[in-house]
Amino acid sequence: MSDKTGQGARTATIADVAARAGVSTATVSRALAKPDSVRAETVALVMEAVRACGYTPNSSARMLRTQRTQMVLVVVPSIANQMYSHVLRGVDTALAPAGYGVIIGNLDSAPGNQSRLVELAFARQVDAIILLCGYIPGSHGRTLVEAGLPIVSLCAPIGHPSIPDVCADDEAGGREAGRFLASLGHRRLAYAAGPKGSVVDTARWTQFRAAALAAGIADHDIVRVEGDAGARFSFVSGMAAGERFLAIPDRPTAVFCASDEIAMGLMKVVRRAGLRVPGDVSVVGFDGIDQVDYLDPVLSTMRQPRQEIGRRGAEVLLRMLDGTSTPDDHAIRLPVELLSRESTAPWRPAPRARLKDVRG
Amino acid sequence: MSDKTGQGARTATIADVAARAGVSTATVSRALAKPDSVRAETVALVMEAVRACGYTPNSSARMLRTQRTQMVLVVVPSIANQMYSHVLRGVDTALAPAGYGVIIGNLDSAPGNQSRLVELAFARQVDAIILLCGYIPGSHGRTLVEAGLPIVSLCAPIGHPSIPDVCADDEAGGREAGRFLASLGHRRLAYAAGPKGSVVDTARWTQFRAAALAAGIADHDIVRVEGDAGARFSFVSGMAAGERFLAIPDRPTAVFCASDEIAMGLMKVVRRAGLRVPGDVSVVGFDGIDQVDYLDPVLSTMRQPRQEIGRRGAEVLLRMLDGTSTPDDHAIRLPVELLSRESTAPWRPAPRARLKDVRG
DNA sequence: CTGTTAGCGCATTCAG
DNA sequence: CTGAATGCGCTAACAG
Repeated sequence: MSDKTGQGARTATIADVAARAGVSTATVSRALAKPDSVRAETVALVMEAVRACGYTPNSSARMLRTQRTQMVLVVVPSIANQMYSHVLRGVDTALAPAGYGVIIGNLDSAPGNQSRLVELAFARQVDAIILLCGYIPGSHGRTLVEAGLPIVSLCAPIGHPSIPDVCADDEAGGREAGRFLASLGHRRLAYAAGPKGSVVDTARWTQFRAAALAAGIADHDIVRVEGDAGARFSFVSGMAAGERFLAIPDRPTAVFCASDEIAMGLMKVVRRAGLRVPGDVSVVGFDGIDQVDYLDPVLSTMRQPRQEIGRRGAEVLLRMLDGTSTPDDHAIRLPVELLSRESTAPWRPAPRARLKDVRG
Repeated sequence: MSDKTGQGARTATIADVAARAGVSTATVSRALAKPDSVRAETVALVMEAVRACGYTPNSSARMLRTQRTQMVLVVVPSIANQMYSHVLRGVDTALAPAGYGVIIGNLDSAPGNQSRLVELAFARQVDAIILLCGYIPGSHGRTLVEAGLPIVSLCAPIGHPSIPDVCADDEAGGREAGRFLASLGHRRLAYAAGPKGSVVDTARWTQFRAAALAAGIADHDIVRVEGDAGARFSFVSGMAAGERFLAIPDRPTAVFCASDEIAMGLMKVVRRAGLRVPGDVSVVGFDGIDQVDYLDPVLSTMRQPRQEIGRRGAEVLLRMLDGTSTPDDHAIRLPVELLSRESTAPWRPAPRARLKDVRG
C-alpha cells in the first residue's frame, strides 16, 4: 500500500463512501442531493463517511450523467479591456450563486481561436454562452448558434432572433453627447470613431450627428475622424484619431470619442501638439472606466453601467436555462449617464482675447 | 420523430457516426485520435460520416474516460485589475495551443468564493491550478494543495515547496526605484504601500529602503505611507496614501508607489492639494500598465513583463503536467525595467533658487 | 425510505 | 488493422 509515485493519491469515489457508511451508492447520492428524502440518521451516517473520506463528487461523471456542465462560455474580444473585465465581473457575480462557473474565450490571445470556441459549444462543455464580441463566432462552416445552446449578447445588439441582448443605450449616449457639446456653445464638432461598421460605433455616431444637426450645427461642421480600426476602441486607435484630428483645416473645438481609451489616446496626441484640454478643445469619452477619474483634467464621459450589464445579462441567461424567460428579456437597454467633468468647457468665441497667455 | 419541443436537436454521438460509416465505435475513436493506426480508406470513410453528422466528441464523456479535463483553474484576486488581466492573457496564450482552456476563479465577485474554488479542484474539474493571489485558498479545513493537482503561483512567491512560482523581481524593482530617486538628488523619500504584510509589498519596500539607506539617506527620511489595505493595490488605496502623505510634517520630495494605480490615486490627491508633479514631488509607480502612458505627465514606473509572467508560468505548469518539469522551474524571476519619464525630476534644493534654475 | 439496475458517451483493453 | 466488450463515477428509474 505504498503511495503512488509522484502525483497525489486516488480521490475517494462514491463507492468508497457507500462502503464506509454501510449503505448503497444511490443512498449516498441522495443524501447529498436531497437529504429530505433520506432518513436523518442515514444522512448523518453518510455525512460522516463523506468527511472521513474527504469525498467530493467527480464533476466529469456528474456532467456526463446529468448532461449539464454548470459552466458558461463567455466570449470576450480582449480580456485586458477595462470595459469588458467589469462586465465579466458582473456576469460572474450573478452566475456564481446559481452554481455556474465561467470559462473564458479570449479572442485576442490566439488568432484563429474561434474554432476552439465552436468546439467547446458542440462538445457540450458548457451549458450556455455569453457573447461580448458583438458577432457570432464560427469556423469550418459551423457557427456557435448551431450548437443549440442558449446565448445572450452583451454590450452589442447582435440582431439574431434567438439571441437576446442587453446593452447600454448607445443611441441615447450619442445623442446626449451631441446635445451637451452643442449646449456648451461649440459649433464645430468631431467624433473620434470606433471600429467602422460596428453596431455600437454606428449607434453612437449616428445619434451624435443627429443631435448636433438638431442643435443647428451645420452638416459640414460635424466631422467623423477615423481611428485605427484594427485597434478597435483602444488607446492606439485614439492616437491615430488624434493625428487626423490635428490635420483638420478648420479644427473643431470639441470631440466626442467612441470610448474612454480613444479619448485618452487622442488627448495625448493633441496635448503633445500644444493644445490644451479643455482650453482649446473639449473632450468627452464613453464608458466611464475607473481610470479616467484619475486623469488631469478628469475626463467627461458617458458612463455605462458595466457591471450591471453583466449581471442583467447573466440573469436573462439563467432564465433561458430554466425556461422562465419572457419576451421582456429580449432586448434590454440600460441607461447611460453623462458625467460632466473637467475635460469639457464652454466655447470661448475669441481666442485672441487671451493676449497674455503665458504658454504663448 | 417530431423534433423535441424547445431546445435544439440531440447531438450526434460516436455511435451515430459509427453506424453511418459502417464501422465500430472503436474505429471511429481511433480514426479521430490516431489516424495512423487506421487504414487510410477507413479514416476517409469515418471523416465523411463525422462531417455528415456534424459530430464533435462529447467532452464530459471524454473527461470521465480519460480522467483529464484539459482545463486549468486560474485564481485571480480581481479580474478588473489591469495587471492581472494581462497576466491572464499571457496564460491563455500559452495554454490554448496545448489544448487547455481556462476557468477563472475571480475572488472579488463573490465574497465566500473560496469554497467554490476548492470544490472545483477536489471535483477534478480542472487538471491544474494557477494562483495569482499570492496565497493558497482554502475552506472547511481543506486547501487547494490537498487536491493534489499541479499548482504554480504567479506574481507572488507563495513559499510552498511543491508550488513553483514565476514573478517579477520585486526586490530589484524596489532597489532600483530607491537608487533612482536618490540619484535625482532627493533626500527625503516616501513609499506608498500596498497591502501590508503581502510578500510583494514587503519585497518592494524592504529593498527600496535598503537602497535609499545605502545612498546615504537617513533612516527617518524614508517614510512608509500606508494606503487602504482592503483596497490592495488600487486607486482607492493610492488616494488614502495621498492623504497621509500630505499630512507628513517635513514632506518627502519623492514617492515610490507599490503600484501604478496607487500612484494615480496618490497623484490625484496631492495635485488637488496644489502640489505639482514632478515640480514639487516626483512619483514613481510599479507595474507599467498601459494607461500610465497616457497620463500627463507620463508616469515613471517599474515595468513588469506582465504577459510574459503569464506565459512562462503556463509553460512551467505544462511541464509539470507532462512530467518534464525541472528544478530550474521552481523559482523564476523575470527582470523589471525602470521607465524614467515625466513624473520624476531632479530635486531643486531651494525652491526660491529657481529664479535662475538653468533647467527652468 | 433504501437497494438494485442501467446507462450517460467515450477510449481502451483484448481478441481476432 | 478492426470489432466486441468493459468501465470511468455518477444519478435516476424502478422495485422492494
